Amino acid sequence: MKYEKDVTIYDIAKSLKLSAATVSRGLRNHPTINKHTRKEIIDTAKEMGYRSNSFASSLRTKKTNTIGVIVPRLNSYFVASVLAGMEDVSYKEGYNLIISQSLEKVEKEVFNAHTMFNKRVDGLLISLAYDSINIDHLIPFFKKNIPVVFFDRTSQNNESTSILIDNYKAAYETTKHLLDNGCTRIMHLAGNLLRNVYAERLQGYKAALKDHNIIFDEALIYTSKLDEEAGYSAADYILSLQADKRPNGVFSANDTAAVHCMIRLKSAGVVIPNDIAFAGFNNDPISKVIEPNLTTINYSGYHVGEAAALSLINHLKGTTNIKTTNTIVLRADLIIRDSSVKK
Amino acid sequence: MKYEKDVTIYDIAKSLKLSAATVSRGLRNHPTINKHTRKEIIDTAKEMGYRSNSFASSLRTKKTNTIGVIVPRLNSYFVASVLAGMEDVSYKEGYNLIISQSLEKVEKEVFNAHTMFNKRVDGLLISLAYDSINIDHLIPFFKKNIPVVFFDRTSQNNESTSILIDNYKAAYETTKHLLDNGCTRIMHLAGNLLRNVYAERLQGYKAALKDHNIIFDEALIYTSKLDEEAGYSAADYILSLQADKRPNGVFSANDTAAVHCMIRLKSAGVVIPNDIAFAGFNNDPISKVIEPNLTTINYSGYHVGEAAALSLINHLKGTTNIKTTNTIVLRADLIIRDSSVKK
DNA sequence: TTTATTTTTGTAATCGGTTACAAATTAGTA
DNA sequence: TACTAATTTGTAACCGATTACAAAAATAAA
Repeated sequence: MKYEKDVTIYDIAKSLKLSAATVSRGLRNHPTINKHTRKEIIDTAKEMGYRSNSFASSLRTKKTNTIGVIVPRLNSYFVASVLAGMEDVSYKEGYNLIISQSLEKVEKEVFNAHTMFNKRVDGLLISLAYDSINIDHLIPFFKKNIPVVFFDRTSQNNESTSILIDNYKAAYETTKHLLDNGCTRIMHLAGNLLRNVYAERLQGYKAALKDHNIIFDEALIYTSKLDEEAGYSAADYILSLQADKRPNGVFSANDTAAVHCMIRLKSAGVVIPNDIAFAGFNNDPISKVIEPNLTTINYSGYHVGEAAALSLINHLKGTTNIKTTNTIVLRADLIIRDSSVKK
Repeated sequence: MKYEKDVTIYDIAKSLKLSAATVSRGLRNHPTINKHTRKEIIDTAKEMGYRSNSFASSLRTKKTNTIGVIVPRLNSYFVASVLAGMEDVSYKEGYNLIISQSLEKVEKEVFNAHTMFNKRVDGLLISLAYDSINIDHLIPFFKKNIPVVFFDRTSQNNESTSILIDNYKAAYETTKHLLDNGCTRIMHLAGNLLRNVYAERLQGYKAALKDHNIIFDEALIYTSKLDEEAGYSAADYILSLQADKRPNGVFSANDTAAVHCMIRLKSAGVVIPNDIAFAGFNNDPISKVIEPNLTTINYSGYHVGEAAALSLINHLKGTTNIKTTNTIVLRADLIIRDSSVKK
């Protein structure tokens, strides 16, 4: 078991009879280095199998070229797409991602934020856990001027940029679409209203109702975690309602809840969309599998990830200032499928 | 904009009138430190808001407490679950993950492996890209004795551990199940046979046929990328076959292809399972949404991730030796749903 | 040729922990 | 009390790259 010793700039320096400082500069294309010398340095470096020691460098420069990412959970299609977008951008720009999940729990989010802080990430990308009430755990970042970019599940504050879609508008349009298609009693499957995304979707829903002169009915709001189980429970709730109290349309804040609600209702004999029309949110792969296919809001996780990473990196490189760019709103489109068009 | 200077062990040392060495030892529970002194050190560290500088530490110890992960793509449910499992274990053990995706391309996989190597990860977790032919790009790791653990898409070699399921057995059982349910001509939707997982599934399929005295028919093997598009194409292929050449059962190497193939066939009037029975692989969320629900192999990505990370970390901590533990086989179960039970 | 400039390279300190080895302190024993 | 052994703490070098400042070399101007 032979460990070949790592090649350092000193080895290169010795081999070229130069000083380590010159080698260091040469490798980084420092302007004061003679181009001929630089070429020699780079060539020998390659030849000797040199690889830069990022710790030595980070220790000295206090830059890590690492971005921390905290997501609610890794195993969701949307989050996976977001990460894919972030990864693409980051690698191109020479940054690495350290990824962690809060599992929707505040405590883990706090813990992860601490870890990221201690690992001295250059910046942080975060989507808040289901029930994070405040962002006190990010104060150390703000204090040290480490940029933080929120995406999707954001938090209003002046210290950082947020990447999101116009949830209000998307929800408004979706609700309007249901109304235009003959729905008169629309139930809304809502998420935790602490989270901007869910609060805004609810607002958009309410606004659309109001504009169509429909009185908002608290009994038609079903708040949950929006997971499979919640979808089933929502269906049970609907089935438990008296016939005249039942909704004839459902707008769910995500596809998972919508789809599983549909499944349960269908097995109970409810006909979709004629008895109850459905619309979801996210354009998850399952929305194209359920029958009838689910009308939903298409909202590219990949682009969210790209935008978030890009925004952070631009700030790190000094191109833009994070405090002036407060919010970036991405496009989201209503995709109309069979689940919402009554025949 | 005030940057408070970071607290170092020297600051703590000065404040306690001790040497930095003692502080360093105290913080790491070194045995030669007096418990009373240790307590004082830890208390003042907390009080002063000390956070250890991992670069200084890594520079000296040549350990990074970071594990590199390379996956084919981030945006799949299976991969996301694997990462969730890895993340859980790693964080508990004090390791961070650096995650990257090869996007199924060899070149990016090679590039990512280089980056990981340069970032000096303590170990590497990798699932190979769709068409990686060899693992030459991992040679630097082997040479430097940096442990590598393969998961799912593995590669046979003596240098590293592999985490997988018994694909052969799972495929055998699935095929047998279809045969037992009256299928006589079973088509197999295969993936790239360079990848162990797909090659073994094909072998299991073949073996089951043989044991049931059914002659293997090359025309019933449809090799593809197993994505949505491939599912549709497979359906088109089936529909293009003469009635007597059509399969009455399909065993797909993943759920995505199976489900989309089903969708297209259904819209062409094919009745599932009576005309054609279906079985997939992975237990993706869509398998529970498609109608009829898809029979599939349940195979916990989470556990794969856990096992892979644990195996690597145990090796790093010296608990086990990666060269002796060559393969870890995880449980996989056939879940029988309506898509395969003819009535 | 001499002096002033501009280019290019070198010196040495620094970043913050870690650790081999030495020194000092305390405990144990005769 | 004197001396040996065990605990505890300190000294100083080191990990490898970066950079302020100094010095040397090359070029231009007088």
